[in-house]
Amino acid sequence: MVASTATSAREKILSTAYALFTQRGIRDVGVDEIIARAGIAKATLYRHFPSKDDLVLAFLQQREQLWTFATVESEARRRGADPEGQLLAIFDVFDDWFGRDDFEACSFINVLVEMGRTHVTGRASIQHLNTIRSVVERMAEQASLREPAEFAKSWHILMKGSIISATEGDRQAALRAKAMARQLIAAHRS
Amino acid sequence: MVASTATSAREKILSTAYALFTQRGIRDVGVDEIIARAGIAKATLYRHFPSKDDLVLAFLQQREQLWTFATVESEARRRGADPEGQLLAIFDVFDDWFGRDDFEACSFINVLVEMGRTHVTGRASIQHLNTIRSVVERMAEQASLREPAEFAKSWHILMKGSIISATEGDRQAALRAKAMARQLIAAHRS
DNA sequence: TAGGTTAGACAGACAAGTCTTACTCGGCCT
DNA sequence: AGGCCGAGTAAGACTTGTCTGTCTAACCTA
Repeated sequence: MVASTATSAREKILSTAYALFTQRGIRDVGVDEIIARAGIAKATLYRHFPSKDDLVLAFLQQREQLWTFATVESEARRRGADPEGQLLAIFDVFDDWFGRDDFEACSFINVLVEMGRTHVTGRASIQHLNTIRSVVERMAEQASLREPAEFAKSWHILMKGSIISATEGDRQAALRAKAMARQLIAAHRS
Repeated sequence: MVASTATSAREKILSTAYALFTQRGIRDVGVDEIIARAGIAKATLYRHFPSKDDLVLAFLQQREQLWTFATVESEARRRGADPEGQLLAIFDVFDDWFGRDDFEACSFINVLVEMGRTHVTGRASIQHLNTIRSVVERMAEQASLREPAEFAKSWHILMKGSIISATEGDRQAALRAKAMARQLIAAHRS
């Protein structure tokens, strides 16, 4: 079947790019390495993704699905007993994540910093970071916190700051952020 | 005089590299662009800096002098009335900084993310970030706060998180971080 | 048969770093 | 005092390697 072959080629490319881009960034990974690892031809890659930028944009969307939604949000909601506990559980998820030896930091921050905020992929990264913030905002609403939008912006500062600290090597960054997060929740209770 | 000519050539290279690297990052700026803007010959650059990496390392040290020490620390100490006020004034300095239209974010974070934590320049960036943390730690000691080392690590999370938020476009990130910083100080008072 | 696929050559741009040639100029020697 | 030497410099060609993206030609397979 044509459709399934095409789909599986596209998925091979995307999953290979996902692994390489998350670990080593965008500029350090060339399309030649992607096609070699994916076992596909260069023409096939350029058939599915007209340019490397398009592949990066698809990668960022994949990252949003697998990381933002399927990992951070889902896991935090599962682990927390109540809405406030679900918010705090974000940093428990982070704590596990920071402890992994293949910890690769936040691809959205990475791409934003690497490509710049005016580049098409940098702008997309800002949108995906906004998605994370809006996930937090929704959880804050469910916890009946005051000013959920402002709360989410402050909360997001803790998330991003702890990720950078973890990249530097601070294995306890998530717990530190969680302690500050507790105070932030207290300050936003009705 | 030979020495002064050499010094001025080195300074021309470094100040040009400083302007370009802070604004556009490392990988996006080639040595050809640096020599063109500095008005010096390629051989002169490679006489003073054996490789581009060496130039980047010198740039990071320059950044530490001009930004970490001469801007953030000095300004915060000048603006704050007492040690606690000096700590909080860091975020006032950040607030001014985030408002500048040539805001270029933290070069140490940028280089760390761009080059990776195992690269020689990435490792140097981690050291320079540690310097910032130790500046905060010293100020926390002067403010007689409990556990100044732990305090500084948490404080640094707020600094780095607010910088990323400012990069995304949140102009009030510094004030948001300052509010959380106030709570952190309160939690660390004796 | 037609459309997707593979393998790989190729173009064009750009990177870091080396090297050659000519120039400038302070300090030293005769 | 005048001429020369050597170090630093300018300008830019050049090497080597990388990158993205295009293109050709043969090859499945529905």
